[in-house]
Amino acid sequence: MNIEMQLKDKVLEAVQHIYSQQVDESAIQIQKTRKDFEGDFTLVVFPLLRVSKKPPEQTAEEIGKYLCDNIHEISGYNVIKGFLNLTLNSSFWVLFLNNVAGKEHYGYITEKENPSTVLIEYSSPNTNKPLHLGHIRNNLLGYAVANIIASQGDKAIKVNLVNDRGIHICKSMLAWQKWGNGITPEKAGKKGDHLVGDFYVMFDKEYKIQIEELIEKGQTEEEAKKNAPLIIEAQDMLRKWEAKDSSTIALWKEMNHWVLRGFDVTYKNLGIDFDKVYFESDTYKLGKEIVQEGLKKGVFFKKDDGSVWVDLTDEGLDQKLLLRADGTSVYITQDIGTAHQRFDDFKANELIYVVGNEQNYHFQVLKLIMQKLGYSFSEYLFHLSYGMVELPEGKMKSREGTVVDADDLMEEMIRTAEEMSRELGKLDDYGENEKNQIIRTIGLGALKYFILKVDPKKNMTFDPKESIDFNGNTGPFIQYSYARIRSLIKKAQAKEIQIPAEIPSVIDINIKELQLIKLIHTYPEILYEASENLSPAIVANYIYEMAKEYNQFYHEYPILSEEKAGISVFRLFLSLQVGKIIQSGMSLLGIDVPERM
RNA sequence: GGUCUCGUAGCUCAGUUGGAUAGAGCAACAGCCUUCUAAGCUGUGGGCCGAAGGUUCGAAUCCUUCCGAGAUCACCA
Repeated sequence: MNIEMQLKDKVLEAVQHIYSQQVDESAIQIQKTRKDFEGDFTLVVFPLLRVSKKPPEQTAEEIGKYLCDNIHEISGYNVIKGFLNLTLNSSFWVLFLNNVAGKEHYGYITEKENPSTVLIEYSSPNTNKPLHLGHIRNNLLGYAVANIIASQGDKAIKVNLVNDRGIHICKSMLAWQKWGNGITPEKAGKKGDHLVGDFYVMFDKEYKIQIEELIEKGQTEEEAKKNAPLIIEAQDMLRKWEAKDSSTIALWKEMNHWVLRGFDVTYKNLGIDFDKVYFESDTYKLGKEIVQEGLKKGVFFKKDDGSVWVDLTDEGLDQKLLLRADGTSVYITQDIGTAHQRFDDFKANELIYVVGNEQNYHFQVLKLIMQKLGYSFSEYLFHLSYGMVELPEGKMKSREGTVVDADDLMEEMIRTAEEMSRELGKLDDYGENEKNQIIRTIGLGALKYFILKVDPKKNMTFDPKESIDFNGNTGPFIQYSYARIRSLIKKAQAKEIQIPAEIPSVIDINIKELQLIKLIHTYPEILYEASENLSPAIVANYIYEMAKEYNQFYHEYPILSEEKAGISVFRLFLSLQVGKIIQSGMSLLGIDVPERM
């Protein structure tokens, strides 16, 4: 039982004892004492005035005295207005710290009684162009959320659903056929996803020209968009694909293969992975049967032309098409199918979709449909809806060439890390291998942290010109703090100082040390909260606070050079724990920490 | 118009089921390296928490209205 629960219990007891009355547990609010006040935990007594029928100060005083007399961990208390601040004795904190040191994965729940299986779908790229900054946010979020969920004892399964079919894919294929002259990634010396992306852009450019021409000849824009020869050819190609025309399929396979190989490189560089990859070319027909069943049950209805719809006007939404008149499926049909399949395949308890907030409506509809169909799992579908990454001048637009490419960005970050290291003379006497390793860690750390520290649901701005900071609330700052700790530990080892598995409980803890220990104390709550809210940002901000606090401590107190051996060892011991948590938290975020930098 | 998000310092962001005097970083200015990594630390300035009401002992947080920004409402995915 943790100390907060223990305090709660005792307060209940105190109220019973002093005022001879029961109160609901929810009336007992124990929180961490704010930094500007003396104490470790604070009881807010306002909700208890109802039973005490006394002024706040007096109530706090009475309860404080009772607690102090009855809990040996409490060494003192003070009352300010309606706040009862309790101070715990140092041996409690030392004991706690020893406990942390003994655990391999402090903060994790390693054995959960009824672990859930949670499926996390993320990334979900189209195979017609390379990944960009928006995908980076998606990938980092999906990966980190999966880690965080797993840390809380549930089983997290990462899946990717690759959108490898459809008209947009045909556009790239058609352009390559027309203007590619048989070029391949090898011949072009280019990553396959970038090469295919070039053809997609090429298509769009030519298509625009054709539209302009048709408009000049007197067609409306709408007509022109439909009648441009290129789009007609692309649609024709899609029909051939669906009819399994062998040469179309062969080209499709080849170009998809190029793109997927390119994605693999990007994923690897980003440091993310999947347990299972689905392809839409395999799944796009799923869901039709379910829709038919729904039609029989009267959940959906058929229009005169034979198309199937769901009416969501009672829910404040519109009608939504589920099957075309020709019986082919649309996007949502497929999602109905895959959701069902996944709950089946994996015996999943929850399904989380990491998808941008532009698709909020889609997922709202999906969930409602599943509900209407009577699937009990409908309430376990979650849309982790993340905000757009915007540039200072607004949204990224491929037409205007303002898309920030994922590969370019990573490369750029690493290069910046390299420049800064050189300017600071940090890595001058490092070997080439280690140096490259470190600048990679730092560059990617800066990028990942920059994105993950922001609350997922919020839109965020990314300014490529200002680039990403390496000072302040950043990945490198945290990595640096970690490297400092590691450096201390290594120096201690060199001096043959043993850091024990436990430290004696009689020790004076100074204010900074206590601050750090208290932060360590909250780590499990932080992970729980991050998991509940599907928010890596909570972990990121916590780790930052920890690093900041540690740097202050480091600056203010000698550690290795502390004369009293006992204190020196204690500080090393504390540093070691802080380092472990930084490492642990960062790894949940998918960010590496260097041994030195 | 319907539905849904968001609005906190010049900029980028924290602020956990409502709690004490709203916090960081960047940018600006002023300090700190003969001592464990200065990618660090300390200090200064900077706020009608979009606005107004309401609920409450107590509101950046909850409710209502309004203002502002964005997304979405496709036989695209």
